[in-house]
Amino acid sequence: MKSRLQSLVADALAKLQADGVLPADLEPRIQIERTRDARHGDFASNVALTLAKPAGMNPRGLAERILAALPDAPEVEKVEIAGPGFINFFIRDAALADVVRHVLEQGEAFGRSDLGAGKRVQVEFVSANPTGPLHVGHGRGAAYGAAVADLLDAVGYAVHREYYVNDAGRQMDILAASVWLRYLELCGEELPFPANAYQGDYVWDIAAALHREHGERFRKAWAEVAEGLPADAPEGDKEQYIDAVIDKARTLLGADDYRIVFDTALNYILADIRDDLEQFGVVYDEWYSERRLTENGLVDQAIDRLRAAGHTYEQDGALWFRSTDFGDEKDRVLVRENGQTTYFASDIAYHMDKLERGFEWVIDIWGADHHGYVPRVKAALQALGEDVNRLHVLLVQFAILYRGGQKVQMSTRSGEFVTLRQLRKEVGTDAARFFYVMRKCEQHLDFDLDLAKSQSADNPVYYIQYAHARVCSVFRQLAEKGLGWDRDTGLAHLDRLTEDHEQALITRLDRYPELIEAAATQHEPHQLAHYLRELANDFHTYYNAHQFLVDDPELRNARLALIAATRQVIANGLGLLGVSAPDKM
RNA sequence: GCGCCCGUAGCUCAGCUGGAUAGAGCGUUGGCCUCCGGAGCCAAAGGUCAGAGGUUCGAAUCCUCUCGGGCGCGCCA
Repeated sequence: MKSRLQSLVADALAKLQADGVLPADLEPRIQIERTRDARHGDFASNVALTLAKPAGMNPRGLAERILAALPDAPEVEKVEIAGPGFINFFIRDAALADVVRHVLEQGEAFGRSDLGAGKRVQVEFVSANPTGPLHVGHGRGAAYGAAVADLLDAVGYAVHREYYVNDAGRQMDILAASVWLRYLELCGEELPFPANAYQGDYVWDIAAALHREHGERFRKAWAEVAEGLPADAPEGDKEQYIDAVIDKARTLLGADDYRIVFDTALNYILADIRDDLEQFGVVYDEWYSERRLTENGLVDQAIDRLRAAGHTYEQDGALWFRSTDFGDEKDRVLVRENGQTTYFASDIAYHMDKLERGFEWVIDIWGADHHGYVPRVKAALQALGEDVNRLHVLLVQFAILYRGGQKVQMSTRSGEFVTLRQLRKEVGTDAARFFYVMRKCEQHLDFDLDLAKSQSADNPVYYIQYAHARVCSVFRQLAEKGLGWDRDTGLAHLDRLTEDHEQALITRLDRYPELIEAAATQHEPHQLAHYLRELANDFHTYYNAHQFLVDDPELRNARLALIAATRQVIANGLGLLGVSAPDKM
């Protein structure tokens, strides 16, 4: 309806241009908005206000000329000029009610569009280091990323969901060393567990798996391992200590056996993460390995390209990228003094590869604590001659959990953090998925665990799901009365839906496609979450005000068509957020 | 110190990218089934849109400054 009105106004403006009322070179942007107040009609346009100046006319006068030039349209009941020069459109009820037919005909496809025209878009999200289970902080990135990806998919983009696996680097070595030491303990060695090693119980689990599969193959006497190690914290430096332990593991085990320990840990945790996310309704098209990036030579290639373009220099034995030339606040190291490439170098190579894989654009979803990282990545891409505007970085702020009105403390150090798995178990996937996307991503999220668990109207998830279940219940009731729903009769008499509550619900349904488009292109799933609450509210209000199962078959079937359409839209919307739409609760 | 994000009702947040009288939920107060699920509905009270300037027909929204809160500023990943 919106685009229909847009073209009507465009016709009118073209006519005025032809008549010389408006300058011919004007290219107006026609805004049609939904009105907030029913007295202003259904839609309003401010073109007369925005064009008044270039046209050299007063806004109301111009509005009258536009009105006169407006072509006739059957769905428009009347058009009015109001206030300073708004043009208000009143749409015929019957024309609005047509949305019910569209919803029922299109079913699950209602709200989907081909706006994206099949353009390829990549969404990379979560990408947590595989050094332990996902925690609740990752959960928000997972829920948000999945919703953004699903929304883009819904409006016609070919979405590629990707998880970047940091399977190289020091943190992974620390994990491998942690697992190996726990394994030695299982073999019967007594040893002090390093302060900087991973303390979580899952490390024991991996060590046990290693022991089951390989027996005592990797066992070394602790005395042998401990020989020549520096002091651990608190007397010594815990970083130096853990690095020394890693070196010991490498030399004592040899490269091949060390790799087995390392890969056992990596694969165990990756499998856990993958399973966790799948149960959270989040699935990926690709798990992209950082190690593979290095092995394929892409990191060296990226560095070479930067060097060849003259954007690097050597200092203090390291190779630096002059990122300050591209707006970064300081230059960054690519190759360390010890010859190892930095994480940043991998990331440049990764992003270069992303862009060169031919995506129309690439979306990174990062925790807000990484925001300082954005300028340097963009600097590198710019230096490589890539189009930086194809990279969109969305920063997700922290989620803070509350239980009983108190902040839930989390400390990764002790291994006593709240995992995503624990959260799912406590509040359920539906509530977790919904709560995570209720706020826009740059807003801090207060996650109220008690509220998420409560089965009451306070809880928006239940409120929305209840509306869906209630419609189902009405249809069950209908069957119990020995009646059926005659859809065609209903659709033929949509003009019987004249109550205010019905018109409100119809208008809400009509908004859904625009809303999906906005939520998708602006990467704001919270818009959908809010919409669904409002839709459920419209339905519950209608339910309380009117009886659906009335004697008059025309009215009854029309009302059933309306609530069936409502049920469909709720199901479609919840589906995009990864929330189920139950028939009963 | 520099950079990014945030500041709207007692609390948690929307506000359709500059539009008409700033809206929801919770909480508070008062109401509503002889009826399709009361896991629901209706009503009332509640505002210096952090503050000050500016841009214009028009600002919660855009620009500048100030104040308050969060996060980040490694040859870690």
